[in-house]
Amino acid sequence: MTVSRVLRNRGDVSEATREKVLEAARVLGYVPNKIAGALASQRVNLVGVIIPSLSNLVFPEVLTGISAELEDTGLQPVVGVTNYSPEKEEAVLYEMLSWRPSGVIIAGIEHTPAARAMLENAGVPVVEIMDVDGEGVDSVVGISHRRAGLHMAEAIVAAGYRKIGFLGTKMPEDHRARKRLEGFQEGLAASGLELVDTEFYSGGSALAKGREMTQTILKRSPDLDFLYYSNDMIGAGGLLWCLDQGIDVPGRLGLAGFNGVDLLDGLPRRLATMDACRREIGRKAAEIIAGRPHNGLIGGEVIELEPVIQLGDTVRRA
Amino acid sequence: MTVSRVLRNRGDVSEATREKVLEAARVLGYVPNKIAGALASQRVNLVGVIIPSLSNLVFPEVLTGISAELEDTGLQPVVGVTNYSPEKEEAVLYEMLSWRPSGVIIAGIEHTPAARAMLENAGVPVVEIMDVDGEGVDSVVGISHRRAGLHMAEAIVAAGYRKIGFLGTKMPEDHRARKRLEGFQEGLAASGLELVDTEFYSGGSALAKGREMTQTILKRSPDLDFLYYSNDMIGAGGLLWCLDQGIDVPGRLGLAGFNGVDLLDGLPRRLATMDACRREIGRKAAEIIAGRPHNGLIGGEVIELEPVIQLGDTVRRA
DNA sequence: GTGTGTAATGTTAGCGATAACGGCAGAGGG
DNA sequence: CCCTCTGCCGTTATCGCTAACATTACACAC
Repeated sequence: MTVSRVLRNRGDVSEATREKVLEAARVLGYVPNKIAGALASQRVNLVGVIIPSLSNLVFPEVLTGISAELEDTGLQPVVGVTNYSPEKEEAVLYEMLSWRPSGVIIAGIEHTPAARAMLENAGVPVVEIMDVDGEGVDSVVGISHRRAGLHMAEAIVAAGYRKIGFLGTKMPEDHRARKRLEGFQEGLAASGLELVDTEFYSGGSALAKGREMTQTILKRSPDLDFLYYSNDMIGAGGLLWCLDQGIDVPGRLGLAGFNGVDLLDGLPRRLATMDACRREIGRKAAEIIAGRPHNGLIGGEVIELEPVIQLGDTVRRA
Repeated sequence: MTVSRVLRNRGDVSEATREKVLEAARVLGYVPNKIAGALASQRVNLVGVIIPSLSNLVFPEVLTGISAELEDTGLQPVVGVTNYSPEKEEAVLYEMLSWRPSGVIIAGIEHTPAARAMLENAGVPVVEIMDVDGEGVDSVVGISHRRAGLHMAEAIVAAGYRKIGFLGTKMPEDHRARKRLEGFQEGLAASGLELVDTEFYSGGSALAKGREMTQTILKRSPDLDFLYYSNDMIGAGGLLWCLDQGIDVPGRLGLAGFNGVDLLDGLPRRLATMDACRREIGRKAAEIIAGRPHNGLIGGEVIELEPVIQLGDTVRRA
């Protein structure tokens, strides 16, 4: 018991005893068994984080935000990856909950009914991240992808573009990309416009795909004057291709992506984009989990971050 | 006990009882407590993975390999990030071991003495990854960064370049980058050459930094005819800058990076690079952990993967 | 000397599962 | 009819720790 007290810095132990305990622990190479500790104390210093992928730049960045915020709270993130599969998500969630984590951070607000039920009954704070368009289980931190798309459409139309194409991923389970597209179309519709052409891809290096798709769509619809990409990577590929071809960007053709990945600072032109507040989302989500018992938060917060349009060099200025 | 048997598919239970148990579990939303299970069975289905960073593209890729390989082994990776700090690594490792994972995968073979002691006494398979230049604790999976640097130097010299500069990160704790540089210098020395100039950076977007550094080093040493970058991202930045400047690549100036990130497929030219076998390293490491008790492996394997030089379009061909 | 308060340490009873074994019923062989 | 075997399910004792309470030691006031 005294050992337990020393190793947890809890309760009164004389300095002399404390020293002796630490010394002995060092000599023996003793590492306390958290499993037993957690079982006894009903406290687990783990936070489950469930994301669709690690290949998409965005999620490691969110993770970085989470890690940073959790840094000195004694909490530790445990990551699960779903590959955009709802069934996998359900399985991963079940697995995580069976470890009775102190909280769960999960990407998106679309889940299988079973997954949703688990989240509701988890008995710990749940934060759904990335997306606020819909009804969350507990807390939600993210941006409105619908409005992000809508605002981008407005900005593009305001800049005078009229024949607009969309290039994106062929992923029915990527609800956020879908919502951006819907919002975008809504934004166009408000000005009496609609998408002239679309092109979808799946798999492969995004940069290379961006090139290919851009070539394909422009060959099919040469009169397009703007291309909206569902992410910055394919947008960057498109931009590079256009520059190769000597296309006048943004005069003859405008381009925009989404995410605001700073990885791409340093391209010949700055691609128009919209910051998805990824790191900030991670931080805020972690903050909610970490602070919940102490700061009077009782759950159900919806924190909507406001993505900022950066027109960069690929949209005509007024 | 019968419930336990049903939920673990272990031992004999009649079909009728099994159905009843599953039904009841569903109705109650019962999620077994793995903490208690792990304590009782002394088995934990977690694998600790300790990496320096998530911002560096490379590590998410390794993680992807690990996840994929662990997919249907019932094992789950738990990620810890050290930010290249040996002390943080020690702390993260301690934290992980206190959960008694089934194995540990840790980047690098340089650790604090305490961390090394923990790894040696962990009593579970340990795989040190990325780097084979040195003495590992148990198993090691990686490439020789020293030889990677050396081979690149040989290839560059063979291509006829003579005035060679190096651009890299200012990170004393990035042992792999250091070893590549050392190997590179060794390779140059073998031909009686040495580095003409070097330039280091830290922080910021790698692409943009690559541009800056390239400009800086070429201004200072305009007669350089080759630039070796410590990673592909800054190399790509450098390449874009050179193209902007109308510099003849690879005629007047050759460029090479390291990692072989396929993210960059789609640049105007393919940067010369060397595949670091990231995903493969993840797979093999996970395979060792997953297979250990079953496949007769007893630990101590050293698996050295052979990175392949891809000369791309930024090194003169003979 | 006795009572009281405080600091330091010890005892006991779980936490929720599983390992290991025990018991019982019914089948089948002799 | 007895015995063994197998299939199924229950009992008991941990696993290594911590919460809660108990005890001891000692200082100090009266």
